[in-house]
Amino acid sequence: MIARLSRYLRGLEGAMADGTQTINSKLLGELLGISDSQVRKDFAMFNRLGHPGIGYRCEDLASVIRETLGMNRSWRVVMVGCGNLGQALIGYQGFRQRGMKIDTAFDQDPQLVGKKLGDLTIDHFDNFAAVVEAKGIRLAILAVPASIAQNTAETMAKSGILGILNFAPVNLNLPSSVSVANVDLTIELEQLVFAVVQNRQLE
Amino acid sequence: MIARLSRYLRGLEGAMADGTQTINSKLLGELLGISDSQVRKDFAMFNRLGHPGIGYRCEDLASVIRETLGMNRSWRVVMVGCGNLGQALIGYQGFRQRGMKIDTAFDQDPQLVGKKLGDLTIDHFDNFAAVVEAKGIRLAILAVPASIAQNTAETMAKSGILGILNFAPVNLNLPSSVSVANVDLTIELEQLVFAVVQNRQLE
DNA sequence: TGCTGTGAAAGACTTCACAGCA
DNA sequence: TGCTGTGAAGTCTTTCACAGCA
Repeated sequence: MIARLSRYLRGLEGAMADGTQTINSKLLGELLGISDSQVRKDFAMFNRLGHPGIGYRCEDLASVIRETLGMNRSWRVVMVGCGNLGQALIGYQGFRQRGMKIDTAFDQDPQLVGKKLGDLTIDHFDNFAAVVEAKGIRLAILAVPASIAQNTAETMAKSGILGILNFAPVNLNLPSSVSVANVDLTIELEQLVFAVVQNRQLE
Repeated sequence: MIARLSRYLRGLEGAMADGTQTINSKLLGELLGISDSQVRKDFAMFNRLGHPGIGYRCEDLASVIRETLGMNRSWRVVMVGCGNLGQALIGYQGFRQRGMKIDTAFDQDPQLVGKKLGDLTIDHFDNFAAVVEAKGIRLAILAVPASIAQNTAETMAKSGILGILNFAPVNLNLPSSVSVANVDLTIELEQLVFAVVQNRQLE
């Protein structure tokens, strides 16, 4: 359900960019491909935000969703692992646009340490604890090989990281004080293959 | 539910690499952080694959999961959009390891067309239909800016693409014959922020 | 004995349908 | 009239608990 909040926000921002000031549950539902009653049920948590006969004021709705998600402030993030994927994510504009600033990047490969990526210079992972603690950073993106992901994540957790966006295809085992969100690209592709195969069998 | 099948496969492959030959529902559940009864219910679709008192033969289980997902053959994929993210995905080893070969890459930016990325050379998107139809390719990864994603996807659908792994932060509207799997990195990060904020409030 | 497979119970999520406000 | 907010119904998912096979 919380997963949809982000999507509403994305839809809303699109509509607002086109000059929309007010939106109703039917429209917003169509934007995300879900039912209007679902939208209204979701927004029941924001008590009585909607206006009968009119809908929701986009500004108000966006603002209350941002607050719920914790996105009403900007978050600094560190990148751990600067291979192919890590470097691309550092360059990815989407994060910056949503108030997520990649503050520092780490790797343990001496070949990479010192390399400049935009306005960032890759630091050695040995300095991780010191830097993260000094800066009070709570979020990290983990893009290291699967084989070292668990170990790396444990070190990160010990340095005060509270949230890890994990791109390594392993299930991280960490204290419950650390939240993990997994992005496994091969899983997504497999889901897609399954959907395609199913879809064709209907023909 | 199908989403878990990929994860079982990942867990199984890990266990098999360590020499495990047989596994039970409890162990497999722990590997993915779910209950044993959930595992058994999921595997009910493979009628009577398990051996009471013993568990499941890893080889058999992996093989039947692969077949269900449609991963018992290799799939060729094309990349559309070779910016930062697209280039990183082309270099990403994970796809190749799971039988997904990126066959061709397209972009419409003349600056990028002709550029070599590993053993691939970026082709102009104008050639998309011709190449894809000639090769009979069914899967594509879409990593173009949000503003042109819908249009690009429509062109792709017309050329016979049946599955799109979409990295653009928009909800694609396509004929039901085309399956779409969305990966929105900013949504994942927002979910993570929400989880972190919640988690801290419990303290 | 140690496990699977599975009905039945519980729980979570979604849709329906409509009273009521602007 | 055109919309929201929300109980009630319906559906889909997960867990429980245990019979039965190796």
